[in-house]
Amino acid sequence: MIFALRPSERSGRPTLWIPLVRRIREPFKGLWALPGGPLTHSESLPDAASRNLQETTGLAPSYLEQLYAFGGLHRSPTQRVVSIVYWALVQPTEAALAAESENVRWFRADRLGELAFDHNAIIEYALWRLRNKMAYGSIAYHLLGEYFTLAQVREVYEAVLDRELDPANFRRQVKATPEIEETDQYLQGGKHRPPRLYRFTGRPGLDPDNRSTP
Amino acid sequence: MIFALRPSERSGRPTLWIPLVRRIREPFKGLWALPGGPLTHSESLPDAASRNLQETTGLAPSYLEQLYAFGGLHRSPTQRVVSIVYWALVQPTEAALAAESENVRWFRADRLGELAFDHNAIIEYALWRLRNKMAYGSIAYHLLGEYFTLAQVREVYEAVLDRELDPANFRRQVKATPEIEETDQYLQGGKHRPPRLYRFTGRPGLDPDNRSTP
DNA sequence: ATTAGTTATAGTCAAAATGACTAGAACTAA
DNA sequence: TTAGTTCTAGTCATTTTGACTATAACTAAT
Repeated sequence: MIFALRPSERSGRPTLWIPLVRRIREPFKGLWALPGGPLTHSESLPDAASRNLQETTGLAPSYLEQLYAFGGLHRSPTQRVVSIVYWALVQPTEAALAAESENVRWFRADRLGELAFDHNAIIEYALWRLRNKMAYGSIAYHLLGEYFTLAQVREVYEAVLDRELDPANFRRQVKATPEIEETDQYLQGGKHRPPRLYRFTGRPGLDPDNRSTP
Repeated sequence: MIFALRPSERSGRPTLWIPLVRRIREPFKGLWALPGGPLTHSESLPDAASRNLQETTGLAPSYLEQLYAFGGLHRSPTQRVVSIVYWALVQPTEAALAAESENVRWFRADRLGELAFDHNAIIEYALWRLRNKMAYGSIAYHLLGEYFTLAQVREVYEAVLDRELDPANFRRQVKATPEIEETDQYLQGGKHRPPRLYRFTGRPGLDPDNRSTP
């Protein structure tokens, strides 16, 4: 389950996109589905998630966290399947060079059709978690590059939370978080006053996962 | 992973307790461990968690939520094990009639020795999640019975967060949450002014799990 | 060169939430 | 009757939040 920012087709503003893969076998042959694959005996859960992500889409996550273990009895019509789902955020530079093909394509997170298995529900839950985490923790920065303007951060929040935020108040809040560091660089090339660039100095999170894999 | 409130041995105030089972085989024979067991083909994840809980301790959870899937390579010295851990809250009435025995015993959550496998780390994470959930959501009530006083709620918070809270301010906050309903009953039998009884009217949570199992 | 247009940024002010505290109400036990 | 205890309502200063105003700094058009 991968999230990335891409400019909207119409407005050009950043919106949330998700890469999906086409099912080439039954069940649900032809439908779009989340990328995934089996867990081997010699890899940890996050390693397996990263590997599957890499193999199917060529993407490398800047943030990876366990979402949930789905184990309902009828998730697949043919057999019992338990899926330990991870969700990842990737930076725009990464997302841009992701390999799209006949069977791998990006979709807007809010405009998905019917997917295979229970993947619609999984994505819904992942979106809920993403919004939740953004409201509290400092996670939005993993969707951006190393340097960013405060307006870009605000656009991320606006895209994910789907509502407009007051620029002045938002900037006040972000500047109050200690993990945001002011640089002395400015983003040039706009059609107006150049905004200052900032960077994020915090570390990902407090998952049990996020301890070095020995 | 089960949490329940029991009166502290010394102060008599409610504290967090956890039931553990003794390992009767290798590996870690003789050490205490979290209750658990295999997942069968015909039960969902929460059903399996409930069943294992019932079989090992005789407890029925008033709240059950998925904690995390642990899948490190070296969790067990003998084989690769992936554990999808659930955590439960049980009410004091339930907890009182739990079957203690030679191989099942309650421990204070903050005074555990060395446990089998990675169970110390799992419990640490569960405690972190419990504290987190309590700070935001309305979960403390599942550790109490149907009727409770505001002082009892405060004691739960104090036990879990491990710090004292101002009674007056705490009461103001709790009374502001819409899920708390005032009854016209009072708790009699204390040595002082009898406190009013309240009840919790909210529903558990927003887990993907918490949808009816068909 | 000047002006209009746009975004960046700082600051003000009222409303709401929080933390520390006071005081009376309502019971039990001596 | 009084002392001791907790319950409960309320005050007040501080902090946080939301709505808003105003100036700064740039580009593009005239």
